[in-house]
Amino acid sequence: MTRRPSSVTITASVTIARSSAVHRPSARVTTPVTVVVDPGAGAGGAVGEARAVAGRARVAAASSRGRRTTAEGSSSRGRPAGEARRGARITVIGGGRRCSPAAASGRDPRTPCVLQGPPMASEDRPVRVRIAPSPTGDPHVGTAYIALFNYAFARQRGGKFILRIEDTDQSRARADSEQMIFDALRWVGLSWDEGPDVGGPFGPYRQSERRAIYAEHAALLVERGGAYRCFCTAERLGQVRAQQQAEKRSTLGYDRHCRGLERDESARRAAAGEAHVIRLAAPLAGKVIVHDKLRGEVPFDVGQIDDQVLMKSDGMPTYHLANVVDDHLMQISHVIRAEEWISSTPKHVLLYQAFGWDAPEFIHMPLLRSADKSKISKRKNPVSINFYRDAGILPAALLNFLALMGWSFGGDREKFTLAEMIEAFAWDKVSLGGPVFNLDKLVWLNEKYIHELSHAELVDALLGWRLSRDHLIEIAKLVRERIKRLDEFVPLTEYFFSGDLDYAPVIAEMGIPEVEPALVGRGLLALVERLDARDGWEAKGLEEEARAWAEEHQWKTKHAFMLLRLAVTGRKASPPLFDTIVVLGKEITRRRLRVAAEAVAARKA
RNA sequence: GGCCCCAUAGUCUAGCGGUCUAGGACGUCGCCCUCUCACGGCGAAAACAAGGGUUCAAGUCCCUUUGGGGUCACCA
Repeated sequence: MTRRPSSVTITASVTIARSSAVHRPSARVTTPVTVVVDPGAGAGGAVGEARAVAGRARVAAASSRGRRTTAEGSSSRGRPAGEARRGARITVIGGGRRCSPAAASGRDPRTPCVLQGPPMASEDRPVRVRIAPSPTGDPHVGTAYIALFNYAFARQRGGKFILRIEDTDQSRARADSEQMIFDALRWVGLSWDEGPDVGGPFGPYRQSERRAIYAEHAALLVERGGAYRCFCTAERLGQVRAQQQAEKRSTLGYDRHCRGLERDESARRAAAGEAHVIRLAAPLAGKVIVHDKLRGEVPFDVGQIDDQVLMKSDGMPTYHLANVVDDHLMQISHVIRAEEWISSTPKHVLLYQAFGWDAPEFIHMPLLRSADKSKISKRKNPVSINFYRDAGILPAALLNFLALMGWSFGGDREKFTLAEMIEAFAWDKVSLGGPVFNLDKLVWLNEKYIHELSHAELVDALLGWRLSRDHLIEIAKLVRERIKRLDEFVPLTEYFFSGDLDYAPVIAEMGIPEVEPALVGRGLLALVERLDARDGWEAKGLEEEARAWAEEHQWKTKHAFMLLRLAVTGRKASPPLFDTIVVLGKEITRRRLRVAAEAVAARKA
């Protein structure tokens, strides 16, 4: 055997551990590191030992800016992952020079540079987190899901949980949505310390009420060269995009046509009232490193980032600007949001850079999925919190179930309270695979919760649900003329209290004469879409919608409405259809329509 | 398609190099309990995507491939 040298010096490309990544500190950045090893204590061959040391040296390299690192050779097992978790940080990325904000914001666009990832929120910084739902429809389970993790984290750390309404899209805003979001969140048991309805020191908490703030910040950016006015029309943008697609360009996006405009000219045109947007002047070359607490350093090539619109021509900010400005002004310490945001995070990092602000820590939770693994959507799954409420799910069970999506309590514990979750909460127990929202398991959990209720509590739960006095009165209005004795009430109104209906007894009659069942099924789905697009839920409007729908399909209302009646009540006779639908509520109705559509489509022609 | 993320049973997950002949749960199936149905109890089938490395040792680390997902708007 060859005599071992007294020491071995290897120079290797050592990959720097992603700083403070909770998961897999895998290689992202390669930096030459020289490791000097004393093989004295090593059990294996010197080279092998040196490699092991090099592995351990990753962390050291990360924390020492890639300078020469000496590591003691020893046979103890290095755990870079654990060490990385404990806070090794990257301060220099790769070999590029650091960017000045000016360079980053485009004054010096030709010089390649590497942007530093956002600094980590320091451990002792007060925790302030937020959820920022957009009031564009029904309260979404995804909102509750993300809210839960924000809430649990905030509570554990004694921090604040903030609710902010992101209503900058005037075209999609829905009048009743905001209140429904409040109600739904409170229903599951999450409450906020600051928000539009409770106030707070950093208000207003509705973005539509903060327009002046965004305008001011956008102007500041334009002044500094970090953003510019764009006068391109929608048509031109469309053409550019079409051409890029025709050319099969790998990177799509705005062609920066207006970026070269002279400042004076730009200002003059704006002053003259010409419609324009304000765009981010993204650096033209280099990398942006996003630091994600769960994933570590996520690199993005700046070439992939286009000059994102910051201010729309209607004077409203886009999400990107509003979210960065608000998070900074509201002193948000951790941005906990869904994974779908990860690819726009580099833009946000660029914005923080351009403003000269420290970025919060980013934590992207995995996306809730439908059974086919795609992002959960109302076409494939009930996504409204109201659905689960109306379907008889207890709020505690829903919350517990949501906690199971991507997080594990520890041990084999699956059933736990919010308080217990807060106590046990830790980011390293989050798993990154996208969890499928599985109704079966939710129902099983719900069963557990119901069985724990006392008899009196069960009754209270029922009375607070569809057996409430108010709801019964609504039903009484519909059936009083239709019963002769009290004992007829329950059998006659059973479908007001049921979940999914059994269509087997009536399936033969669920159809439209001379129309393929598959087409009828599709028609039912089309009605769901129409109903979704509506604002209110009152009989007159519903009837109008249904009539328009029947006409569109060229179905006689007689047939179309019987189809609906069967779908919604499972019966051929019911109180007036649209009044019934109103009382049934949107969630039960749309679910039944969907289930019926499936049943019908599966029917033999 | 470019970029990014992810990868243990049908599903949710445990697993942080040796304790894994891979643990728990939902669902499925069987048995028991039982006047029925449920609950409950017991049991069974069912997974480390593939291929290369690294290592004495890999589900666990690295790479590639494959697969899945997200994103590429004057939507959030």
